[in-house]
Amino acid sequence: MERVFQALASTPRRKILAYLAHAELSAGDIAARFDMSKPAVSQHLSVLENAGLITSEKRGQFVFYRLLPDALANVLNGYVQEVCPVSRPLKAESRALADKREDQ
Amino acid sequence: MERVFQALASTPRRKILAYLAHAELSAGDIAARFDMSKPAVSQHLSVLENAGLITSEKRGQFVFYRLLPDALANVLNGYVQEVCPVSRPLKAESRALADKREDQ
DNA sequence: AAAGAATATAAGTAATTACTTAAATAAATT
DNA sequence: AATTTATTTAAGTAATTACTTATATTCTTT
Repeated sequence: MERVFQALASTPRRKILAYLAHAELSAGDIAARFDMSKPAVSQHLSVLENAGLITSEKRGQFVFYRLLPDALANVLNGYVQEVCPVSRPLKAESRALADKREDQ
Repeated sequence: MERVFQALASTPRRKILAYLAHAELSAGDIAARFDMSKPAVSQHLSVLENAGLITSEKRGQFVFYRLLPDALANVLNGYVQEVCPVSRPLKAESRALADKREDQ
């Protein structure tokens, strides 16, 4: 959890996650969307990967990154439910909804 | 949002939020639970307050802090729904649940 | 009014983080 | 086999963050 929150505490990294929400992208595709060097983006990617939020796969010359959406949802939902009393009663019900959806 | 995620990227600050989930506490009560100086805890408290996650009220000699649970829930839920495709279909329904609950 | 208690602010330092450019590695192309 | 392309690793630096102790402020008690 520590690593997830640390990973999320950066605007460029949250932006990377938003890009990956819609599509798998190569390291270069991602770097092209930022006004910073490729090594800097590469470091952000490894922070996100070490936090378990994304995963990478090398195909030929490219390294493709994609989101691991469950990791993000689990940590954030889990945390908000632990800390916000109001959200606790919703926990069981929202999990039921999610489980139902996964079956489909 | 920037400030919220930055505030959450610290174990002592997440611990403070957890303490405040159960009760309102004075700055001293909180500081007593940590192995660090009172000014250090005071700074963590102001980071949390600037992020809009907690609020403070001076009563006599003491300053009491309490959680603003909606701020946390809104930012984290909002973010997870934006980034995690799977969670999107749940958005409307979970909001409906939350609204219903607020009416009570 | 003086002393004590609770808290915050100020100032300084150590540790961490976010970049940079340069060099290394690995795959594709000529 | 040499060159180009995609990416990462390495090394260094600037900026930020997380503490510390000392001082200031505000309230309470004597």
